[in-house]
Amino acid sequence: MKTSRIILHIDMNCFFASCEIAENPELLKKPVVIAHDDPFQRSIVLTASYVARSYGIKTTMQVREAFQLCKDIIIIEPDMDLYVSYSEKFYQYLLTITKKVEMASIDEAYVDVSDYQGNVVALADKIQNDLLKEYRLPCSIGIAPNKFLAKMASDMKKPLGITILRKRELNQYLWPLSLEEMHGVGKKTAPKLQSLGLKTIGDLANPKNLALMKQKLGNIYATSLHQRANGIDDSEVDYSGKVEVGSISNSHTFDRNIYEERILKDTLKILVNTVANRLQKKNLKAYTIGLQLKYANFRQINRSQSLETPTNDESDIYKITEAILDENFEEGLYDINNRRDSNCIRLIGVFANRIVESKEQPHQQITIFDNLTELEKKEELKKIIDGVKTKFGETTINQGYYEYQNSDQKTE
DNA sequence: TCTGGGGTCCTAGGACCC
DNA sequence: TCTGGGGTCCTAGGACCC
Repeated sequence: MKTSRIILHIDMNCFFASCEIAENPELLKKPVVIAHDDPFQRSIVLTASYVARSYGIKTTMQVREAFQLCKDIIIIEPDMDLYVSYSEKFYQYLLTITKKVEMASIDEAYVDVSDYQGNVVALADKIQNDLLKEYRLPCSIGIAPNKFLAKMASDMKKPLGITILRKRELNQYLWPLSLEEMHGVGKKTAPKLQSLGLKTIGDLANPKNLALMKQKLGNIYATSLHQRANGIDDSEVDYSGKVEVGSISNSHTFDRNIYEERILKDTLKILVNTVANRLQKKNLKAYTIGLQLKYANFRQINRSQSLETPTNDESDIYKITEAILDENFEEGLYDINNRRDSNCIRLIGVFANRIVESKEQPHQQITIFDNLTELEKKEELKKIIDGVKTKFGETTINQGYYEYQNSDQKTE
């Protein structure tokens, strides 16, 4: 016996920008862009406010490009602590409505209101108004019989929309949409499906296409897309409240490609410091520690090591990741005439996987360095790349760099 | 216009064991 | 002597999401 459910998906509109505007209401009418400050202009738009969007500015667009669309944009450095605190307020508010709340990410939640006695649309309206009045946070809400449809519905009207998606209306509202708009179809899968002549979500729902889809995507993935396109999704709203962390990582993309080992190691120390900090603060330890490298040619590798006993110790993590770096990077192996250098590093990252709660009581950890705040971390990273003495080492930039840069420019 | 940072989940292959 | 097959752990990588 299956009773039908009613699920809300609540999606904060341009959340990072909305938090900044909530803190600073005079930004309301201004084109706000959240992005990292980066003198070499590799940075991209993380979130744009609706005013900024009216100029055509979009998430993942380069900041440089955003400037061309609107020279008055206000760039704000992301403040994750602030966004986490607003996310927590959002969650606490929803708990006053019902306990059946699942935070799906920092800025979206699923709420199971199947048991609600009353008008669900009026409830959604109240939630939307309360969040706007109490916290100045705009949101869009989707109402549907399952999580997938609720998610698709909340996407249909932004900002401040409330959309009901009923199963019998799929042909009208869901199926005409381009398959690229389907949650779960990304920029790799979309072209594959299109190469089969499929264009819309309706095409994915059509049983005639399922065999083809299976050939292209594999049985499991194809079936799940087909089912959801038909409005079938039995996954439950997980309101256990457990936030089990699976992994913690920290990475840095350099503002130029790096072939100097010293710079890589100094940066590595800062990243390790951050990861160890985050683990210790949450009283967690990891069984797997790894290093991520992205070379100048965009080849990416992840190498990791599993431990018999989990750790959150800074010097342990450094030793492991340093060894991996040594195996996968050799200083001096760069070709001055080749921009697509396979031994120049664009990004370096540290990750901790298979995380468990630490059995020990939190205590003062022995750290190689003092724990850095986010701001200090940024400053240290800047110094490293500038070849200035830092807490983490003394970086020297040798002549080769300038030769490399010069040849770099000539290639264009 | 050369493409961030933090996550999740899934898969495939090799090692190892029985 | 001519070599099966299942289960599980580990590692690496791909795809997706916000």
